[in-house]
Amino acid sequence: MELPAKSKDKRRKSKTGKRQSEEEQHPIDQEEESARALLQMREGAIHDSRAPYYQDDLAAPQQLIAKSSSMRPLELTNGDDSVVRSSEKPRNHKTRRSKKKKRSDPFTFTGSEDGNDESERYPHIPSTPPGQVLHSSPPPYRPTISQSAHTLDDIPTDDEAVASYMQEYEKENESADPPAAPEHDIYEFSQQPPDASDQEDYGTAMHSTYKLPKQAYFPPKASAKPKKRKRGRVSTPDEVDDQEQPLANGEGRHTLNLDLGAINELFDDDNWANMFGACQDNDMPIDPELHSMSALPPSVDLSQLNNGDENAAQKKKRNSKQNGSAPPSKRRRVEEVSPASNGRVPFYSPYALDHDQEDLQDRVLPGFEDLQRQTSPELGSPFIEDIANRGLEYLSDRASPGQSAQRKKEVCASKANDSKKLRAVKELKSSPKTISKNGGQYTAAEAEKLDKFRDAYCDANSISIEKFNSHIQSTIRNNIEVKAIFDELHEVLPYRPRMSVQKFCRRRYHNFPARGTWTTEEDEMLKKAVAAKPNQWKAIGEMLDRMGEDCRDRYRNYLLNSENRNREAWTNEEVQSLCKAILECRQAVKDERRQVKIEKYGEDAPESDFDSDQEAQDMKLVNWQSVSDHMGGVRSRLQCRLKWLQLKEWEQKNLVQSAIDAKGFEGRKSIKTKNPWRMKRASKKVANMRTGDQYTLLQAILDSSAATEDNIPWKTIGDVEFQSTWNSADKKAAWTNLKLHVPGSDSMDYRATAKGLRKRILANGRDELDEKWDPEVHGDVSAKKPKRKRKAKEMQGDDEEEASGKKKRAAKRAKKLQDKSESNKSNEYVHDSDQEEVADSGDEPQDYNRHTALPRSDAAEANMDAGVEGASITDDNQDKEVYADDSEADSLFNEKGDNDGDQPMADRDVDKELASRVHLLQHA
DNA sequence: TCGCTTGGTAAGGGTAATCCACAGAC
DNA sequence: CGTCTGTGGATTACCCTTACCAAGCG
Repeated sequence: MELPAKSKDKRRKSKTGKRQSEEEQHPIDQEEESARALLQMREGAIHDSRAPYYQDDLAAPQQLIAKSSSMRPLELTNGDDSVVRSSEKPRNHKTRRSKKKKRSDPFTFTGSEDGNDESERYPHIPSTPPGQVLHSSPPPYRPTISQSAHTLDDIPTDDEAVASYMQEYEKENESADPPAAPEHDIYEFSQQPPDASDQEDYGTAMHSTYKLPKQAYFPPKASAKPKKRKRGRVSTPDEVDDQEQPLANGEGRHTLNLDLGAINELFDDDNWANMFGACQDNDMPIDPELHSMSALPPSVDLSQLNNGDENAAQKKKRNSKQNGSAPPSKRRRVEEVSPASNGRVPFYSPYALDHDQEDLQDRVLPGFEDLQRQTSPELGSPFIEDIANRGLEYLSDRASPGQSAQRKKEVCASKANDSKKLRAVKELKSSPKTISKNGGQYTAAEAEKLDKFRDAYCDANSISIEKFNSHIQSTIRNNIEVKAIFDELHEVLPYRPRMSVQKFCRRRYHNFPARGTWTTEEDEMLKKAVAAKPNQWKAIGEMLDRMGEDCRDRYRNYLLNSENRNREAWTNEEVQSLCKAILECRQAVKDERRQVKIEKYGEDAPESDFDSDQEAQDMKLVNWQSVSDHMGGVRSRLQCRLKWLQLKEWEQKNLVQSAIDAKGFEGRKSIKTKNPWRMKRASKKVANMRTGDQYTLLQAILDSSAATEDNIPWKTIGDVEFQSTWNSADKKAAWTNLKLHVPGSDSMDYRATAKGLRKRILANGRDELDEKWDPEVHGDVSAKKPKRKRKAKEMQGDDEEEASGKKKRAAKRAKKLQDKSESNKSNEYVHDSDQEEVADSGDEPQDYNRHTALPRSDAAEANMDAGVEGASITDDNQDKEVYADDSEADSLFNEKGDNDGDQPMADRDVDKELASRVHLLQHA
């Protein structure tokens, strides 16, 4: 399997806010989509007979519903009770809704107004025609404020515009709470909440070894009265009912209804590569959307396939989105909540002196920080610095109140001048860093603002930074001073949620002696602390004098299951396990929801629930820690998540590649480029490999369990001693040489080849398994050059000055011919470079190739055939085991490998073989 | 007393920085 | 053929938001 290398740019791009934004704006379940696509691919390529099964899945047959209607299938748990069940946690027994609001309308691909068109994610795939809706659910509510779509051009450049701009936002903010998006969670907003008995039973009824995410839609906790909604508009019963409407014509169905049998069947085949290879089949019987994604149109612009650039329209849309984040209602905040202004603060506020409202406008100019991130190298650093500096001007203004007005005029003028630059910025590729509507990563400028406030505050109140930090870390409620500090801090970044600022400051301003790298001792202490106070991260942090959050992260990302953690390349089995766990996790979510609905509506719960958008969105909620747990902890949550993203990307690239292949794209790069000289050098070196080394290599290759030959971790296979003798190139070259014994090995599974070779070694060179290259005895296999020089010097005699290069070459050729002759006599095959080594290495045994069971020596095969060594092998139990494991390899190997013929290599055309080998090496 | 707001804490999802191995260029 | 350097995968440390709950306030 040749998996396309991931573009770093694209990877980085995908890792940034863009991806987050895309996923939120395109809540189509990408994982679900990928899983389905993988399923489809396998079905199409391998298990065609399962097509009807898929149809059944899509149709959500009644029997499946009936099956799901029971408690969580026990077969999902595998009897593993060690995993923490979220349903056992009382605190989670409430409805969640926050993320659901953000993920709206997962299946509408109409070219979203927020700029996250599907074509942005898949530039090679045309957008769904406008208006084409692939589902029957109502379109999502889009708050008015998010429709503002302010672009950089919208940012005012003079005072009046600023005032107007802010008034506009104040107006929006002052309006009644915007109607909430139609909530999908019918339990929270239903006029008839589940009765208490249902809820009481819930805790024990919901059992899943998957720790569901918080957004896993637990039913409401038992309560005497329905939970009152805090903010926003309560969905009306009609709206709720709308969510329950069945999908028309089955369109928009994207849930994957798999039972475990299907999952197991899905991953029965260990040839993962076929799964991806099948991506090239454009005739997969998949639903319209997936089908459209898999079929590349003839007019695809290949130039777009390999770069992550967005077209201008997309950039514009995204810029609009970035600048459309809700600005604050600054004046109101200042007037209403500033403790400094109402005299409640018993201490001095650095802002209380001179910050007027106009000044505040400068401070919080919406989107201003974004401008700093939307610069590019094309603009040059001066502009960037200018923007960055201006972002902090309000502070300097405050320090010099007398100059404020003048400075402000200058600022406005500067802004006006910059408007042209801003337009230019808009056209350039913007940084993926954005501040989302709810905040996002804090910028350096924002941090600096807060730092300056801290410094000013400490100066004004004559307190130390440590004292300030202790105030920040204080969790005592109703501490007026602390509260006032946070009020002031919030005024520095009033467009950020107050709690967000508070949490950011708690992370930034602290007196903990250490953050960062953890020592082994600290890890041990952390383990003990966690054992003593599980899940009490604040207390644990106090014990270790570190931030509780850091302790939590260190534990979950590093220490948890560290004894089982595999940090090597993913094996085929692990990948299968990952996919299975993800699908099971989603199924668990679905079952959970189904059970909840049955509890509410009874067994007659509408089937349409399974088809709703919400259901599909739930499938996106994969708890990666649970996935990791179900893999036995051999991979961390981050490893699982990253691998899944990688698999999806590979899958997507394969789809692209298939289209490229279909068009005969000549520019396609060769599957693998080698460094010929490096491999040639390694090839020389591995000529000294003994039978034991070869056997070790083959065993190490098989032990690697790499999914494909390309995935073999050449550097790390073998034990330490083996690695010290043979580097990665050596091992790869040796493997390439060994494969030459198996005609047609290029089209075979590498494992079958390796097993066949291993068997042949056992049969042919069993007594030589202990023979390994010992650098101390045989010399350094790689240190040949000095010897060669020494020999050449000796050959030339004392009169070095007369030894011309011509004579040297002649002597070398003569020696070479002589060696070749000797080599032929010994019936051993050695290519020219090998002969060179042999000839030059006086301390090496001249018959070293006789120590290899697989020197491409047909004579050896002849010996084996004659029963010289192979006869007694079958008596060995160990070998029986090997043979039992290798039955398939045997058949493949013997069928092809035995056709080498019995003619000794000495009688063959060595040059021809050499040329063939070089060709193979260079094109391997 | 009650409804609402605010704030603390844990949990979950996510990413930038960094390391490391590999491979191509010179 | 040794060295430099770019690239991509994987890990680590850190970040931010959300959910839940409890205290406080009017």
